[in-house]
Amino acid sequence: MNQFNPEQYIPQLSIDSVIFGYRKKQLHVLISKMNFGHNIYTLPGGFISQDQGIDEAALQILKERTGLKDIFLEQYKTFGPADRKNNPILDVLDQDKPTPMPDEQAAVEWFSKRFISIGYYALVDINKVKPQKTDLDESVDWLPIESLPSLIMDHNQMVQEALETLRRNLDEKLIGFNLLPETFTMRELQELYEAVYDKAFARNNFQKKMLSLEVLERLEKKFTGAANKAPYLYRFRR
Amino acid sequence: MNQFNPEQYIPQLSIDSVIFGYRKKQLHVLISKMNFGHNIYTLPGGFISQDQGIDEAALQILKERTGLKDIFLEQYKTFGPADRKNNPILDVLDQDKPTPMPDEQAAVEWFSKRFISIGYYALVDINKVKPQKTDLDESVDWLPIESLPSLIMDHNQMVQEALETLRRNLDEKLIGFNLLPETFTMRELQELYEAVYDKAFARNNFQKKMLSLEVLERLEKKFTGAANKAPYLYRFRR
DNA sequence: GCAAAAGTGTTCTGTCTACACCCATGA
DNA sequence: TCATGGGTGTAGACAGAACACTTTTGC
Repeated sequence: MNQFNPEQYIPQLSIDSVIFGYRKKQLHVLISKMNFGHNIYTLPGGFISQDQGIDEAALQILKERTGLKDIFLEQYKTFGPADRKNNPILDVLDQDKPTPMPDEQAAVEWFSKRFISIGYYALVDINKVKPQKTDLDESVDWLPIESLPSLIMDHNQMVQEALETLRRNLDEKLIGFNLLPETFTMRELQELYEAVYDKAFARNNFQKKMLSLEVLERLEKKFTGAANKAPYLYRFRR
Repeated sequence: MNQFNPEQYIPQLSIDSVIFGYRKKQLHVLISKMNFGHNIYTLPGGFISQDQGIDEAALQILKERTGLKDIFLEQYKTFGPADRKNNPILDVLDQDKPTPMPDEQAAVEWFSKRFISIGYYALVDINKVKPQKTDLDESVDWLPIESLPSLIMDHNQMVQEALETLRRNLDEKLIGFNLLPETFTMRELQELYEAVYDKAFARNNFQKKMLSLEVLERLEKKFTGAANKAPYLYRFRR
């Protein structure tokens, strides 16, 4: 990891990403537990190199934690109240215990400032992601959005607003497919929609609506071994 | 104006506002011509005090230029490609001519950095605004959005994306009334919509749709002196 | 009375919803 | 043959578009 200084990174500005995955009929969010021996949970985030565009920086942060390169990623809002500070991290740095920071003095100076954060959200196929740690992470895990722990600063609010943005855009921009594997059944697609909107849809009408969009390609049937009609598999038509 | 330094303001971060007004059936945008003797046009912008939230800072910038306090103001996107620099301003500063900058050296250092800008857009009743200059403005004027000059950096693109956001939100959030005076006729409201979307609407259907929203209060008739039926005046029901 | 603009009503159409029915599958 | 879940059809409700008609105003 590079040093925290204004030659390397833009000061007082960070990027935090709400990375959505979908598993077991539940939306999940990738959460980092920080490597400080205290229960500090944060969104995957990072800083912006002086020679990087913000989209580029967000993409790099994502790649560091997920290993993925081609993913849906979109800026949704910038957060910057006057008192937005990293107090929990500062508290830890103040305690003179060893931390994973290479230059403690520079780190204290860096994190003692008030920060503005550009919020991004990403949609990934959870099966393709092996969460990867950086130097500052104790662990990085998928947690169900319904039962997130208390996150640092305003990160819980950032998740909430990212979810609202996702709901607004899921239909409009047909981005839901980014959360599913390559092929899926109509039921799986519907369950994803129900997880995002947290409400049920009528099965027959949902099917009609999805098919009328003409973005799905119907593949062969999927024989599950269950005692019922085998559903078709579908693929998103690029 | 305060000095340009990181104690006072957050470095490398600015706010630029697309302030929409409506006049003569055309959308207008408030544009500043900078006080440098060169034709440098910009959006009204400014920096973020260390002790100000970003919404607060945007509101203050708006108040400086328009004199208004209670206005519709919303963040819409943050712009930050790697090469986003204030080259035209730097060129002027390089020429050793007198400029309105209090501390030329500090200004050069400040503006030579790459900047990230948080974009806000605002809707105001154009009749209530007396555009006000700051130290750096030669003039501040309402220009029709259809015929803007070439603006500094990516400000033309910022206007375009603000307009797209306005179009998405005009109906959804019923914010159009912020562009009109207290009372207005149905025709005036329709002409506003037509200016924003740059397309015509059917008169009768438009009326029905607006009335069905149940946000308009019908007042007395407005006798214009013209040889036709007098239209009703309406007011937005808060 | 006439032209111009405002206000309202009617029909048609496409979309969304609710209900109903049939089909394939494995036990 | 039966239960289970998948796929499709149809009728009613509703909103938007297109067309037509009436009313008000000043000349």
